[in-house]
Amino acid sequence: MATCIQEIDHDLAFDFLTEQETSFLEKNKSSLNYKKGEIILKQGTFANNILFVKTGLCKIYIQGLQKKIVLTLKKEKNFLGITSLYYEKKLYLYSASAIEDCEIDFYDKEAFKEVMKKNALFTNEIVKYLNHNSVKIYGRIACLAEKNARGKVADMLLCFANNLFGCFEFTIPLSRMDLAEFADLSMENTIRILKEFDKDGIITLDGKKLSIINVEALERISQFG
Amino acid sequence: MATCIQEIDHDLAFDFLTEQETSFLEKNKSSLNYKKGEIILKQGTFANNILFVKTGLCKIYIQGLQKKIVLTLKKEKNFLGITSLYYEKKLYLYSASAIEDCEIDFYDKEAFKEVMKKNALFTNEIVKYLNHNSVKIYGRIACLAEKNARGKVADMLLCFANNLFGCFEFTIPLSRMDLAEFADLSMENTIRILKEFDKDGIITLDGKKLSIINVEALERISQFG
DNA sequence: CGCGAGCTTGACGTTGTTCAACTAGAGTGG
DNA sequence: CCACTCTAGTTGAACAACGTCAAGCTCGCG
Repeated sequence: MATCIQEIDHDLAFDFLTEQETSFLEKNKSSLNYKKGEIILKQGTFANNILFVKTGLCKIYIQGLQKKIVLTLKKEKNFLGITSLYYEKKLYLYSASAIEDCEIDFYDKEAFKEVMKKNALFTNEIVKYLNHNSVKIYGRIACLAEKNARGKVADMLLCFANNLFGCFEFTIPLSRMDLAEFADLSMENTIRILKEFDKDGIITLDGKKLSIINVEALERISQFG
Repeated sequence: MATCIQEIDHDLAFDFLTEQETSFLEKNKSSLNYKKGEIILKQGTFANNILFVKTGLCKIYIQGLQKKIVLTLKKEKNFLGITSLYYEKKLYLYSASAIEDCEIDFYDKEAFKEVMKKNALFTNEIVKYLNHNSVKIYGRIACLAEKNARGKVADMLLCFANNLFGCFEFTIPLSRMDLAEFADLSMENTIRILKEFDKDGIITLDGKKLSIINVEALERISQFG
């Protein structure tokens, strides 16, 4: 149930466009580069664009009254801000920042909508995307509401391994504070649990270099604490 | 931020259908009645239908490994199961049960999809629905992740008042256990907090009869615990 | 009258947060 | 090259919030 990161390519939607529609969207597009740490999208600002992550990795989060809640991490070939397409208040519902350098396409929202109103197959792909999003979100809620601290940390590590790197040895792209936010825990507790996993021989952790030694144990902990 | 219940009418989508499409969907529809407490949809079963709540009130929840997480309550004129439209596994992602007697329309999924592929305006309305859903879900996550027990209970009561009844005096349609599930708390704690609100003169509660006396206080508690 | 389900209350234990002190490494200026 | 400062990471101890357990209550119903 490591269900926190978008792992499906959504550029497929563009294949359903006619040449004319493609060039229409191209005309209403601008591309921007973001450095690690920069804010791409700020929750509460006017939603004038649909964003598409061309390359890089970014963090999607909602800024609550007292704390930040990380919804998901998004890899390349994913949309951003589609949720604001028809939302009456016309504001972005979440913030996004670059975890690694990102290349982002900004589509004009009205142009995007116009294409959607004419091309049902394209719109269908957007529906698919939104559905996929919902699936992830449901998993995320279950994770936040149900798991204890050990479970959350284990789940997060598995998520990195399975969805982000595709292997069990990698360099964590986040600070300890970011990890804590992602797991929805205090930083101190997150660190303690990581050390514990290390001591128990489930992982080895040296700074940001992580190796998962015992996947089965992690999966067990993720499920049952 | 009482953000837990669907309050928008979504039957509008049907207005965008042609006569032919309407009768096509009618032919692929069946209506069923559910008594209070009955299960309408079971998470993990094959998703062959798109459901539409014609009348009544129902509870949407995901069954985690150890506990039940209530996503939202849905009133009449809301879709159910749309999230499973294009989900590769073709299973319902959540369960639904009737809180009050319900009348539900079951549309054949493939017929529904067929119409969606042809009618971009109809599909657009579905996108709106999905977006509205996402907005609610984000609010729900923020609520679960950020609020303390008192805040959760306060938020729940405000949610009933604002989104469900439209007034500050009503009969709660749920058992204490259901309330606890909805607030994501233990039943004992939920009861204790309700009593506390009563004692402090913020509400009066007699069995299931509730009056909200001090809305401002509740809102403050909902935000800051 | 007795039974059972739903509800309520108190005592207690666990989990995770908070606070405060301390360490290590990176960057800066003398 | 060495203080210095600043930030990120780490550790321990005290504390608060919730959940769990167990007992008792209430009310409707047979």
